Amino acid sequence: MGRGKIAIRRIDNSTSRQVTFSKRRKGLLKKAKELAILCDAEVGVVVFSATGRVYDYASTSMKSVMERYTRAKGEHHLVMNPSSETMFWQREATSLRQRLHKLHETHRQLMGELSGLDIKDLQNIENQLETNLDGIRKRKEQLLLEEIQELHRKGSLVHQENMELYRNINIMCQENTELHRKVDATREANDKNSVMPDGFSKPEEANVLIHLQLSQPHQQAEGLQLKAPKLGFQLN
Amino acid sequence: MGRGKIAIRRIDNSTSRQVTFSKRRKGLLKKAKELAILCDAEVGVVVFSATGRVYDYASTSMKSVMERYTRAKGEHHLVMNPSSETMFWQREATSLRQRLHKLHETHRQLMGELSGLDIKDLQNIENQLETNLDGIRKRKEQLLLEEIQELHRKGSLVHQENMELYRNINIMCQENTELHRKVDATREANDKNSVMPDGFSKPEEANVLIHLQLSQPHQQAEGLQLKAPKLGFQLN
DNA sequence: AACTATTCATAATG
DNA sequence: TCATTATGAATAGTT
Repeated sequence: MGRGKIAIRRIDNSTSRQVTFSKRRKGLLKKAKELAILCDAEVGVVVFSATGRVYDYASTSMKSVMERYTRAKGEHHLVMNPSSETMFWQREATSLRQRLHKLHETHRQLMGELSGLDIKDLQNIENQLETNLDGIRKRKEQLLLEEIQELHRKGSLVHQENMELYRNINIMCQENTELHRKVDATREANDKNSVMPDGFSKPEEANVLIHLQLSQPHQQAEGLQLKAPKLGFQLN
Repeated sequence: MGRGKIAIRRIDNSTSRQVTFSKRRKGLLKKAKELAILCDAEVGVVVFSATGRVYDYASTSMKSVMERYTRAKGEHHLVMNPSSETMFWQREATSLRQRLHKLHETHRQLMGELSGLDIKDLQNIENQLETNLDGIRKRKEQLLLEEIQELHRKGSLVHQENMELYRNINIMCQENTELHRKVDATREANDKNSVMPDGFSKPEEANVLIHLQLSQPHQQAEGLQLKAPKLGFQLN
């Protein structure tokens, strides 16, 4: 692949050998990188020039590549005497790596890596996703419904409390009215020409006010707070 | 350097990834070998497939390459005593286990395990799934549309071919008619009292047959086969 | 696994 | 070392 083909044997001319080394080394490392990326492979390349310089590429790290290689080739190389415990962990790592790889593959498909799948595959994934989506939506709906129920419950409590309060207020009013009557009766008995000092003191007007408030008792239920509405009365 | 260029990123299709891996791995090892020979270099290449199989090339020996590399880089973690070796693999296993666990968790969520997620989490997952589902459906639709287009294309080709054939048949008919007329003329000239031996020899009847066939020219288009219909005529 | 159209790597050259 | 270019090798897509 050049101006002419060359035989694969040591290039005699030193300069040309050097140039070729530089070009081909670059090409080799590029190809190694492409292989790793394209095919999801772990790749390591080490090149020593004739002069002793080192060039390398590792898709992960050279340490990882060399250790994995050593393990894969087992008895051939550096580690001559792996203890049974080491072997156990190596097997464990291998098994885990395989499971990880497999799960990764499946996961990628669900996450939208679709090319290379035919209609049937796509249909299966679509069904799976629809099922999952359905589950999600049901769960979401359930959570929302629960929240709504909870709100209703709290609102109802508040409403009941309100009712109780209004009942108490009415009782107070009646007591009040009764008391006013007694006071008036007492005053009339004591002083028949005295004047009322306060517009709200008449029993009829107090009753009107209470009924107006009772006509919209639900509004407060949205407020989520369980503390008793402060109506200016403390009943218990 | 193939039928089309490809982007350098993981090949999605598993089959084609495998094929490419096989081809490029071979190419890489060949290049490594050539570099070593041509330029008098020491070269080592290690490749792990995604499934964990090992492929390697070393111009001298992998042991030599790795030791030289380790020396050159001044890294000595490769020369491990058995206990640190064991610890390395333990760490490796732990790391892998963590990654596996995490991925598993994510995956489970997508697959419908929803407990412990709040509305916001659910909303996120729902959106993700919807996006994926959308992608799936688009892809499916595209495949179906492509199939339909292909069918249309083939149908159209067959139809055109049919039209051509019908045109030719008509030409033949006219020729036939012409010939019959000549034959009749000749016969009448030779023997004014002879009888017609064949029901289809009359030009008018031949024309009727042709028109009947022309009335349903589209039926054949569904057959997908491009071979010319055998009508008993060879026109070219 | 074979084929082939294309792209890519690189030998030769300046 | 860098740039250019003609050439053959590698390989992507297809069968």
